[in-house]
Amino acid sequence: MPVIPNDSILDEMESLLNIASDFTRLKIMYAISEGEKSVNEIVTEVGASQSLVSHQLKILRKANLVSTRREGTHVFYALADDHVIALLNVVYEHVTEE
Amino acid sequence: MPVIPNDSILDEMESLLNIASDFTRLKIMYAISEGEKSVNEIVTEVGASQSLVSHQLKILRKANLVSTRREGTHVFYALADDHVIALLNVVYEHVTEE
DNA sequence: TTGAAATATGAATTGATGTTCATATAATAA
DNA sequence: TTATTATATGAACATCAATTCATATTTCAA
Repeated sequence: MPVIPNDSILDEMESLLNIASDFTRLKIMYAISEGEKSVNEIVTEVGASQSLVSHQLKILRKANLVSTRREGTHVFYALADDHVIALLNVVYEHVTEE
Repeated sequence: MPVIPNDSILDEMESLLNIASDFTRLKIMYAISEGEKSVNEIVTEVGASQSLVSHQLKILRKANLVSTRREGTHVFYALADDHVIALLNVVYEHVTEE
């Protein structure tokens, strides 16, 4: 008996995994894993160009993986929910164990 | 204080997520999630071409996400360990909840 | 309103990858 | 050996996505 989820769920799973499977975006997610940060802070911590970070933040935003808050000229980003961290943890453990 | 893992770990995480983030490979992993199956059984259950399934199995093999056992003309594939299922579960729940 | 700082975006480029098609290899039976 | 079934593989194509560069937008202060 197949336990394969239906195609639309698999599509969503594929999308989420696709978004998570990028070096820069992984760094960004970790950078804000302990609390919100401004774009500039993220740029500094991640060590990528401002343009690249902004592009990738847009992708994370579109996927609802991060939330946004504007304060003057600064925009603060935070992880949308705990699922993201759970995902990062599972992957991290798979990679570091054994 | 940054908690970003070092680059080599992030590289491995990116690789694992990349491999998981494919429609066909997701289907294959689910198809063998309850026990080993031959390539033919996987082809039938996944509903993709034999060539495509074989190509994707090779990718899963190379990443050590599946194990292989030959029996005559048949080759049986199984998930390599429980981390894979844990990953699928986290992603599935993120997608289906709310 | 001019300027500066912070952030976002569009275009272009380059490299990676999923899929198909045709064919090759492996194993067994007749 | 020949035929048949099961599986693997190489080449070609077509699509997509990460990055860079240049520039636009937003916000506020002077």
